[in-house]
Amino acid sequence: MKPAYLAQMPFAEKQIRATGERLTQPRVAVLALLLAADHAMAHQDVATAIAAHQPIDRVTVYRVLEWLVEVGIAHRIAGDDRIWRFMLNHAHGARKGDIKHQHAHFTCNRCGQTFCLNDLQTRLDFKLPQGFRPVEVDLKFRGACAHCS
Amino acid sequence: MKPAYLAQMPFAEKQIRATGERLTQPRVAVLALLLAADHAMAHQDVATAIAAHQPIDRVTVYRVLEWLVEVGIAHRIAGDDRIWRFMLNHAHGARKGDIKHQHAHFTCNRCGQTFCLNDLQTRLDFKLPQGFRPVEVDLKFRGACAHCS
DNA sequence: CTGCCAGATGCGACTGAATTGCACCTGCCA
DNA sequence: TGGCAGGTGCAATTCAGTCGCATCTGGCAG
Repeated sequence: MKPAYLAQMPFAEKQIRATGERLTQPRVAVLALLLAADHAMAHQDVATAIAAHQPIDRVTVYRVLEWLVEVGIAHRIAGDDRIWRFMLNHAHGARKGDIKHQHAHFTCNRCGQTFCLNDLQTRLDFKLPQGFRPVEVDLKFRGACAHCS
Repeated sequence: MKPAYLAQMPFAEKQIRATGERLTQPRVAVLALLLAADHAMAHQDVATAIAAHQPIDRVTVYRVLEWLVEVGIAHRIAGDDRIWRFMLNHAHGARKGDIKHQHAHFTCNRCGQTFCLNDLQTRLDFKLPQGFRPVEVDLKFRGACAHCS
């Protein structure tokens, strides 16, 4: 059976070319995989999924993921299990250097998957103690996801 | 020079007795230290601070911290550096089994310390996608803290 | 089309937080 | 005060993530 992410390869290629950086096999594979995912993926998920189809080094996966974050294609999420998970940024969002950036994630206590809530309608009303100046806000929900509830 | 946390020992003892569990040296020391702290402490901060005054094993510190979380005295915060930090719960708050629990933390990008914003006046207005049922909400700010700004 | 080389990859060794197994010790109750 | 459940100390282990370095390659210059 062919992994679903292979279909995303052309799109991945295009997006990598758009950055003006080098187009390499590992980068295409990792990005294609993320494009096909509907939830955040840990480094190992990525490595395993790709390794099933083509040989790839653990360290390269780390570096590609880091690179994707650097060029603004993806972002990393700190999980409760102290593992980084990665997810693509939404098209509209989050250029590097944004003064105020807001994330919202949902981690399912049942299946353990983490989802990005990009289209979340949130209004935060908060008053921080004197002197605290926030630059970034993360909102994290835990509970039961749509598939598990 | 005497560490400031020693003054907290009697209070720590009292609080531990209140749990009905065993009163031991390591537990008193760790809890006293957290009582004296105004910010979240990593395992190593705790171990180092106590070791300066009395011998204590790293692993014991891990276990005591975990125990404090278990009995509801403290809670753990996942840092961006994949290190757990620990902080006492506020008196009013957060018994185990609460249906809805909300945390708010502030991590300073300059000094790296994490503070608990217990008295944060927040109003969250959010609409999650169909089927997502949150049980817990974490709010995490990054920026400059009161001491660094 | 070809050679070049900055930058990317692969591999092995390493780091450091956290966990586990096990022997020994100690609160605390009978 | 004796016993023992539960806590502590120590050594070894796990595992995500990082580093150094040799090799390879995408893509530009010539």
